[in-house]
Amino acid sequence: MRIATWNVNSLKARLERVEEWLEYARPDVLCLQETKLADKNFPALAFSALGYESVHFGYNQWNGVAILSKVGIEDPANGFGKDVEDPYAEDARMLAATCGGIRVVSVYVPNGREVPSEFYDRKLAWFDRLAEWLEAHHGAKDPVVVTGDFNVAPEDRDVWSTAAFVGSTHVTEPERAAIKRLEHWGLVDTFRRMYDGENLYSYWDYRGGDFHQGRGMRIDLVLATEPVAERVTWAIVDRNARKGKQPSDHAPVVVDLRD
DNA sequence: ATGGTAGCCCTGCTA
Repeated sequence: MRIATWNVNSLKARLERVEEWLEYARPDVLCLQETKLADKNFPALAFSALGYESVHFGYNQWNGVAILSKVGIEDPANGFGKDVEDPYAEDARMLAATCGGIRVVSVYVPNGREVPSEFYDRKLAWFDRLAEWLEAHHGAKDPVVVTGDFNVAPEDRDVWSTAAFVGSTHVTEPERAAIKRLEHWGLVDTFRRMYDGENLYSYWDYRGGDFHQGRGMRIDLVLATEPVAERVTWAIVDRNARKGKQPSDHAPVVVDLRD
């Protein structure tokens, strides 16, 4: 089973490339972030034509998350639950569904903008709600994958230059502690377990030729509970998808599981 | 030079 995640930075602008990539990479499950669509505009038919069922959660032209699957999509659910105050309640940033026996969660963690700021505080609060939601609804022995754009580089080796990010979001101790909390609960950074090196980035700013200069960050993660993580046989960032005409600023991250 | 680009969809906001 092949699971992938991709922040597409507008599905409207990127549909052709996503279709091409699906035919090329043939994931069983693809989690999308930043579709920038309302549900009524989600191109479910285009994915259906390629053999994918899909669910989407989006209010408007900002954020928005989706899950595509060739192995079934059961019990779709979005958000943290009706009794939980979402610090980004106006946004669509979390969608779960059961695909091929795995509870798959597509997340688009708030960016945080600046440190300090109200947005940064709400990013950290959003992480707390995510951890509480996991703790309340799942156990570490359940097959769960939480994947998407976390907008955090978990370690220094996950950024091209630590000096360039002093005082910025994505690398602060509280943000990294939020990832650690998820790991402490039982999620494994599957990609990092496979590969130890640097330069394993999944995101490069559009500006300044950052991609071609190698100035990236690893912020798109595939976190999995041990029953899933132990099945991982292979993982890759498909950097070719960051090249060519009208690329997203993120590349897809792909993880293969043995049956 | 407090920069740069891309996508939202109209002009400034978000990333």
